[in-house]
Amino acid sequence: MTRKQRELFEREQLILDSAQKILQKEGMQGLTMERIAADIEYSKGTVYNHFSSKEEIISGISCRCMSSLTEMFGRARDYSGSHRERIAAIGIAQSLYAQLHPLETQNMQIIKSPAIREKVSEEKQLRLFQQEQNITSIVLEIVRDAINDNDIPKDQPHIPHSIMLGLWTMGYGSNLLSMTAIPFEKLGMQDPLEMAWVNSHKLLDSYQWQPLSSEFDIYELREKLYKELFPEEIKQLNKLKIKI
Amino acid sequence: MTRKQRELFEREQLILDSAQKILQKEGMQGLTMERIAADIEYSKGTVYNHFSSKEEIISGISCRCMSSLTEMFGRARDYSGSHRERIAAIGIAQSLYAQLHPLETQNMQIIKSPAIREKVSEEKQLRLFQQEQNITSIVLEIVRDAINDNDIPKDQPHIPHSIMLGLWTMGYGSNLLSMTAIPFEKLGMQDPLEMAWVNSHKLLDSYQWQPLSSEFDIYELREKLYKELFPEEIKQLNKLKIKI
DNA sequence: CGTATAATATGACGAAGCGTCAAAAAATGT
DNA sequence: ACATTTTTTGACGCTTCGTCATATTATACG
Repeated sequence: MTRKQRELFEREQLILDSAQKILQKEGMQGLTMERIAADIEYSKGTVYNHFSSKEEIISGISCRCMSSLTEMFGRARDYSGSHRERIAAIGIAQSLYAQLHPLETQNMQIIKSPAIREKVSEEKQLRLFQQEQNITSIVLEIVRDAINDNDIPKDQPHIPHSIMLGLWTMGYGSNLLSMTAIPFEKLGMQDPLEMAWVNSHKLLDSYQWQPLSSEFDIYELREKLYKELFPEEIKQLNKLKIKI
Repeated sequence: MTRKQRELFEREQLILDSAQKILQKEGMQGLTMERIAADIEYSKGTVYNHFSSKEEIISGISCRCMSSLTEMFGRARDYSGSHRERIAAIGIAQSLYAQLHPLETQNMQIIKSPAIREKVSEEKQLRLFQQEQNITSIVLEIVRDAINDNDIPKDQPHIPHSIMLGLWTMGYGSNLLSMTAIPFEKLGMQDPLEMAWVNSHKLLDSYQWQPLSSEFDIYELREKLYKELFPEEIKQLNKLKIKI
């Protein structure tokens, strides 16, 4: 049974690889079941044996993406610096991922909408839910560590969920806004991603998460975290920027 | 000529009304050109004479929605309270609108994505851009007033755009997250919209926007603004909640 | 008023994608 | 070698999109 299952799993990955490649090259509307079938040199029916709709494929891709995002978040969690540095690293991970994989980031957004999700099988939905939980639990872990070590005063209500949601919504909103067709420069604004870095720290300051940003240079910190935690990602990002 | 133009304009509105109605009842996938044509009792070709694609219709709806959002923002701007109260009212407007018109809010998000926007005519894109500008300029106006009246210290960089973007991204992210299929309660969290209210004030506090939230009760303020600025919306929202 | 011309509306049509399913092919068991 | 199960295939029906030649209606003018 194991070989069968392995073969099945491998082709599933093959399909997702192909789908991601097509998505990369030709965008969402270029992604069709027949296009995938042609690419992996199987027939459409075979693809449908694995994924019963386009939505399921998107969900599959998103699940893998959330895994790699989780891996990056894990690096942040395991960082040996202060808790404030660790939570900052989460923000950086989120932003880097969005820059490196804009389409996949959009997918992860799309798959969250009820209209799409209701077309996805129970089993795949459960997987997505677990991935979401993994991600949030890493963030919560850091916040809790900070509270336990008295980096955040305990007298405030709702913590740690409110901090987590604050960072999440701001990061999420920034990622999405920065991918839109809105010409921020024309409107006299900086890139939302850049602003998110500043505003996240403002938010953390407001929760009195020590050390406050007045006590260090947030840009120096960013450079440090780039170098120590995400050197590969930065390299890729530079390549990508040169291409464009 | 004016009568012709008026007729044209009126039918355009008729189409958009119908599209919005269908969207309300049957969701995005129920919205087809033929469905609209049947509804307004014209043929498909006629609909295409007005809007050359579904995307253009979504864009048209979004444009009107942004108008009504602008109107609500305008009420916030014209409020006679402190600048901090006025900016808080903006947040309430944004959140109320999202709750009253979830589908339309999603549309306004969808229309921001480049893939969709490139299918929209230059002319309509310009309109969207102007609407976006209207909205942001209201927020900026309030921030500038606050700076001029020394409610916000002037020693910080990037202001007022960074405040505006901070609130925007957080509100935007919360709205979107709250509409997803993510079961926040299961994850032990409150509704993102509720958290956005708290976190927005945290952010404003961090910019030292006077009076700080420690000097007043943000929930009392919310009730006050509900009553004084958005009574109609609250009434509708209650109706909507009873229905569900 | 009638006719010519312009403007507008129509729905049949081809193209493309989705998802299904009976039949063919391959794999497995005996 | 043959029977049975599993997997693969691509033709098919269905839906929607967007187009366009034709039909209809409105407008201008003698």
